[in-house]
Amino acid sequence: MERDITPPATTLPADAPRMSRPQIAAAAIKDWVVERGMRPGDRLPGEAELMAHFGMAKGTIREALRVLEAQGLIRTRTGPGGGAFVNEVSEARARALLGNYFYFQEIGVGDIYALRHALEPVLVAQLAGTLPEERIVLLEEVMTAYETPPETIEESERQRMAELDFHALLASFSPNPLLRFQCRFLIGLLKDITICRRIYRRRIPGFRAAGRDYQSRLIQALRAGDGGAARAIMRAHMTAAQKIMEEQESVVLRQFLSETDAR
Amino acid sequence: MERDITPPATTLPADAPRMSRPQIAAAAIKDWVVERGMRPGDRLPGEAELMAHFGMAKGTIREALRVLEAQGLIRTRTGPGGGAFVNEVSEARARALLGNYFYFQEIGVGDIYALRHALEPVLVAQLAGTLPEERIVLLEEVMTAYETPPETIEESERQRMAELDFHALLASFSPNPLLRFQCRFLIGLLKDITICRRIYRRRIPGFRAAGRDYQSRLIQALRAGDGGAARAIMRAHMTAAQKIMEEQESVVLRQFLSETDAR
DNA sequence: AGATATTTGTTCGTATGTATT
DNA sequence: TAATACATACGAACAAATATC
Repeated sequence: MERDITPPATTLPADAPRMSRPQIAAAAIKDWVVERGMRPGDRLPGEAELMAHFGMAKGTIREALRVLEAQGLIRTRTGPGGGAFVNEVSEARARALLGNYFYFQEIGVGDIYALRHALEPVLVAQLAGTLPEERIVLLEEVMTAYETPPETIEESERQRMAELDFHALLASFSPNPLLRFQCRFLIGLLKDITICRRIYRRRIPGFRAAGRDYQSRLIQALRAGDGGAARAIMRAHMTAAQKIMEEQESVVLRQFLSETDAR
Repeated sequence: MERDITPPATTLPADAPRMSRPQIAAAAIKDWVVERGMRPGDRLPGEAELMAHFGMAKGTIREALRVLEAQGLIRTRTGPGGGAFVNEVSEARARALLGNYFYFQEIGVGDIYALRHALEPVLVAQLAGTLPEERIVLLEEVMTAYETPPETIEESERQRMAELDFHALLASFSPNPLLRFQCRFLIGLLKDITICRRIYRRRIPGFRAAGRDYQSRLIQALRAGDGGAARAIMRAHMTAAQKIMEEQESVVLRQFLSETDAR
């Protein structure tokens, strides 16, 4: 079967009215690779060949290769048999690249939870009854990280991170690459956002116990293959979590503002 | 208020065990920018200064700048007062970069619609009653593109693209950056995927009329501020569209396979 | 309009590092 | 160990773009 997606343009439409030579070279090399239907691991021509083929100097070609490398599309190795190789973009790199975009956007906790609330119930509904036992065991192992109440603030933060890991692991089991990536990206965002970090350091009575309770019931539903129940459990959990996070967001925000005002 | 998100790491964890000098420089420059809280439009030191600061040759520094440029984080201009400037990553670039990741994933029409089905009803529910009249008019203008039945296959394809534009425009009105981006990304994917292109060339009786009908009712609900109705309408439409697309996918796929078998 | 200064863009030649054989 | 093949890095020179006077 041929490729699913048409060559994703390196050349951005209105973004780049006049491209520099390295950009032209990067686009040309990319097209060249796509045309040939090259797959991850395949070797590109060496620098010398590329120089000859495109009529550009070494420096220009090297800059072009760096562009492709930054996008995660190739990797390079030195030495004999070395060179540039087609590379499958890793999930981690895709997350980092997309994170750069949202770095400049104003996103609140509510924005993230709006998507989690819409997506994660669908995720677990699809997953119910399809997970092999060893994967469910993996989930249960993550849960042991917050079996007992946290002693310190650091412990509390660690437990909250582990709770996010539970959801990330769950998402990684989805056969839908889009759903998988999107859920994991949102969770990654929660881990990175400073205001969430502050929230995770706060003590919220009953939160941990409630979290464990719903996760146990979720796993039970997943084992039983009851998609409807799994969806309902996740939906309820997301509603509750969203409410708490938004409350805490305003508390922390007020706290933060009064701190800075005092200064 | 300080930045929302912690410095997105250029340095990828396990991805890059030994970094090259340009990568080191790129990461250092990025950190330098983040530390200073520089905003889009701010100017970075010139190549000469960077060379001196990092003790690297011009070519190396330039490769580092290309890396940042490829990620959409800076843009450069020549001439006096020129140089590298912090750049807000554009939505188009973010879409292209993320598209590279999914280029290597096996995604089907069903995967995309699973997410659209989960997200777009939420989108319109949030939008209901908040859209100024001029934006609703914009939506209606897009709808004129498929007022009349298509005469040719090209016309049919154009109309289907316009119908996707309707949804993309709708999504662009969301105040939630994540929801906005995600919906628009999914729609962009539908436009790019070859199998969808094939489907869009096919004649599906009643599809256009049904689409227009639901869109009219949707706009009515949006004007009335009836979020529940808007959500229900969108949900029904997504269910129907998903069903049709998946049916057509299997038809087109069979067709394609028999064609290639014959060869 | 044109000259000039500033800054990035591109090239070439050479030397070094690194992994394979 | 040595030879080889490749990327990596440096430095100097020149070209092109663009703002300012």
